[in-house]
Amino acid sequence: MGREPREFFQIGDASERTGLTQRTLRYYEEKGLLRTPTRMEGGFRLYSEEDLQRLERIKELRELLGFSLADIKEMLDAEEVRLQIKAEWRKDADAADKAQKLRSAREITLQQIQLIDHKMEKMATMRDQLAERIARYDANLQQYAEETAAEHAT
Amino acid sequence: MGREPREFFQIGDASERTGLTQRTLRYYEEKGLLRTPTRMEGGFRLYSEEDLQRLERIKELRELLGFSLADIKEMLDAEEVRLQIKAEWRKDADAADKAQKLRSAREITLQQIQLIDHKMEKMATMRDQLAERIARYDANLQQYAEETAAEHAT
DNA sequence: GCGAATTCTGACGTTCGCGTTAACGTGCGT
DNA sequence: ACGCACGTTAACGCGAACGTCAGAATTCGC
Repeated sequence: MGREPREFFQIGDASERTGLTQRTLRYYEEKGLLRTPTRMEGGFRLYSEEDLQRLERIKELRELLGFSLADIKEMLDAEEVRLQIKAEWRKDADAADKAQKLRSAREITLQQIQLIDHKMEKMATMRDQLAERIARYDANLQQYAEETAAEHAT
Repeated sequence: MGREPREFFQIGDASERTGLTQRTLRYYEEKGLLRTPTRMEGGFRLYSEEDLQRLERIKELRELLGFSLADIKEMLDAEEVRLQIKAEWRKDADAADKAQKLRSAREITLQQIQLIDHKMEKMATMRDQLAERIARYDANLQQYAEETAAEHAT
């Protein structure tokens, strides 16, 4: 058998790996951002690699892009659709229904892309403005330097 | 005299123009994000065009980039330094002090740029992932379409 | 100069995203 | 079988960023 890196992580390990607190992990679960992880007999949560990846994803969406947990949930749910359908690709029948779900998931994803594009545009112009500002700072500092040098020269 | 578009806006107008609520305007003022606007005799706030622009700026920094008001205040203050120094460029003396302020403002601005760059990178990779996902949705939908067509053909 | 519309200042309420504490149950090495 | 680290739920707390009255003052149109 291949040495699988490790299949289960208790909440402590999961917390350490993701940089999220245990409270946060439980909170995300409570909010439906994570499927309830499998538990061991006594009720201890066991996180899979997938769970950790999902958590990383959530973390980026929040910390980097500033989405609300509600937004993120919607996004992840849209994503879920694809996986679900993939899983039961062959066993189910109602193709029209699945196609409909797919279309709505696609729609949500598209909106996300557009939102990101919009943000990136704004960020780019803002970045330019900041760069200009730096240039002006430098010009001013340069002046100061010259003046100081002149004083020294007298 | 040139017809100046209009010099004063009461809080209602300002609110409408910026899309921020009156409460929010007062709150931002309270938090030091806006200099206290000039008031009319009775105490009614009068916002200038500049104020509105500043508000737009704040709005973007918050809604689009997800900065906290505290962060934004720091940024705007750094910006203020430049204007202040520009204003009293000739009348003051302590050049070393001004240069120091300039350097720190420059530093803050640089950090902002780096932060934006970092965010943009992440956003770009995320965007790519989403685009891939769209492609997969389309592929699946295509399959459905073909299957449906096949059924019709039978 | 009067009434309606607008604004003012508190002050308390709310939602989000967790932090923190309490009291109690589990897993595991020895 | 015991101790101890680790985990569990439940509940309250908290700072940020406003929302939402209440009650009084101000401005404006007519």
